[in-house]
Amino acid sequence: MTDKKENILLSALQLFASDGFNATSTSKVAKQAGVSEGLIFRHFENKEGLLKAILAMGESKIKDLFAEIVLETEPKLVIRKTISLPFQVKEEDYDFWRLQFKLKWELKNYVSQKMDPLEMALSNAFKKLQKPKPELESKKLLLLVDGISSALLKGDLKNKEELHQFLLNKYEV
Amino acid sequence: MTDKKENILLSALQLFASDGFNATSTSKVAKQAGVSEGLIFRHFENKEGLLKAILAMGESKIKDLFAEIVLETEPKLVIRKTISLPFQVKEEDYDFWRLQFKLKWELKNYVSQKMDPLEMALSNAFKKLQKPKPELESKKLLLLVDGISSALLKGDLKNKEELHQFLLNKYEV
Amino acid sequence: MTDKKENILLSALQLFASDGFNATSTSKVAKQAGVSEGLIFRHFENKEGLLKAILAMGESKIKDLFAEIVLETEPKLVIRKTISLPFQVKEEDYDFWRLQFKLKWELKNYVSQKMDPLEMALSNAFKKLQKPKPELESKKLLLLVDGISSALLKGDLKNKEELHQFLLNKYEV
Amino acid sequence: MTDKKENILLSALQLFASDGFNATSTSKVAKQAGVSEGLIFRHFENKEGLLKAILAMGESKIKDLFAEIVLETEPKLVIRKTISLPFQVKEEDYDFWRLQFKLKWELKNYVSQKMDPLEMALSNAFKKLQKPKPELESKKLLLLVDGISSALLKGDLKNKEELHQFLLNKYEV
DNA sequence: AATGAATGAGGGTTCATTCAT
DNA sequence: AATGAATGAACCCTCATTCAT
Repeated sequence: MTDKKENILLSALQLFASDGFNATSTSKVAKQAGVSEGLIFRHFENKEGLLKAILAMGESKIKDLFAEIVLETEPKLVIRKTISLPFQVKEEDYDFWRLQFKLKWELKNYVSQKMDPLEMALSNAFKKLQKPKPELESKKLLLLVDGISSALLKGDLKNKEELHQFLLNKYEV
Repeated sequence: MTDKKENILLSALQLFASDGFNATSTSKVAKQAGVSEGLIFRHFENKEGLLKAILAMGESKIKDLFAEIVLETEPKLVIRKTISLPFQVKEEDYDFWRLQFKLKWELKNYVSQKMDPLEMALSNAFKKLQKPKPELESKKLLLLVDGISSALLKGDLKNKEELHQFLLNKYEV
Repeated sequence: MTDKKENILLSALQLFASDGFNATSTSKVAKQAGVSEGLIFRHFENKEGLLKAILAMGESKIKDLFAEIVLETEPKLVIRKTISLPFQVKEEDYDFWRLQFKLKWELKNYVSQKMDPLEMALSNAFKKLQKPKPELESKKLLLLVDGISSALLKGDLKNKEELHQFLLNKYEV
Repeated sequence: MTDKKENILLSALQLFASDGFNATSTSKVAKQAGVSEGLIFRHFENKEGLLKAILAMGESKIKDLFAEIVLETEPKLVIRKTISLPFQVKEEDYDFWRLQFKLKWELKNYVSQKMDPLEMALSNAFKKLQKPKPELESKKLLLLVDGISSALLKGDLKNKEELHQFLLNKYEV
């Protein structure tokens, strides 16, 4: 991958994440990447191709993150890791995650089944811990984590760490 | 308010809610409303004015909904009503709420402090019920409700009613 | 003539004179006149009709001014009055005259033969005073007067009165 | 400079000069230049940028013309050259000059101090020739030249050459 | 691999004008 | 006489994309 191609990807990620996919023009991306507009199309065919490339770039990041949880056998740890998920996102990864959440609202046909394995793992963990209605318990936690992530990425969440501890205590994990 | 003006408002609400504000052209709105494009600008000055008119239209809806909770004195009822919030949204109001959530991600400077009074009321309720850390408890519930609302509006939530009951039981309200 | 009709005429005169005919929209005129846009068309049929009405309104002003010179028999007085022409325009008439000059540049088919009788009168005056080439002398003076008028109306002319006296002396009138 | 870019400039000059800046649409310019409308904006950013490019193109023309006079040391020649100024404009430059004069009336904030050095040079020349009130004499000549130029560019001036000679004789230059 | 010129479709907005009331 | 709703064409400008070099 050439330098210029990477520049395009990084600039696009940042702009898509902050302004949204539709509101970001290819010319803006080219300008910020210090590259001719045509080059974007040579490398990625079209604007959507650029988006897909960005998402693909992060796929592994997501997979690693989820694998870490799904492959965990100790049920308490599964829950603890799920809760900690949004609180451990690194600053440098914010753009990527903000883009993910933005896209869920922006693109009509953006369906994400990425969470499914996580839901099953969680469900299983709650079952092992003898919790009644483990599926609903799992669903509930994931919805909470989603709410937290959203707030975090939008910058709406103060006293982040306090909340993190509070939740770990609540779930006794 | 003339018929055509109302047509514009309704069409715009629907399109903004389904495609997003930026991705919806005024010409699309006009076409769906069966109206000349210019009329939009006669009535609402510009595209943003149209958006504001839509939001204003729903302001009262939001206020009523929140007042119902904030003015409640029985703490258990405060919590119960908060939980029930997303589950009671009527089908016909989905567009409006989907738009609200979309805008939080789409518009850079869309800040909503509408939830603040709700957070205080909830916090108070938990305090009255002797819950430790009532502020965090309140925050947590609101984040969960936000996660639920998002999923609901995006059509990602099956077994809606089951979850509703589960939560009411959990919180013993 | 109703008040509203007159309001339209005066507002249009002012706006056409300051911004130009093309750059002044009928909506701007209506707004400044405190009148509905439709009324303009009821009274003047179309935008050009409005312009013509304004010009007609001033026709008499022009005729009076020129008659004063053309009917003068004393040659020296003819010249003196011609020279004084631009210097005697009243502040309140500036808009009207500015409009006249603007239109000469703005409208393709604005031909004004209004000056012809003046040119003949001047020519005659110079002839009576035994000036060689009275037609050219007349032409020259009119071109000078035109240059002065332009500068005056554009606000480009300082020491107006000094120049006025200087010219009267020059021509010994 | 590509052919198309030059086409745009030339077409715009011609249209602006004949119809005025406001009355000339970018689509008209594009059509006449045989070019897509978007190209105008790629090359000149916006309509005003196009105008500025045209004016810049002629700046040197103006500077050369004025330098020729201002740098002249022989007073009689300064006057002669000033008088000849409008009479020597080449047919091919008419559009450019017509545009200059049009803009003085069309644009609100078009201030031109280009004439200032010329006024000083002329003033000096008249002083050297012992004329009384050289500043006013200079002012007068420039106003006359302006009147002549206007008439010439509007096509209002017959017997051009006769007038030219007449003036040179008058001023004995 | 990379540029920059070029395009056609569509963006939001303003315009002069019409018409029912 | 007067309004205000309504329109269709045109406005300037931006967009994603193509192509010769």
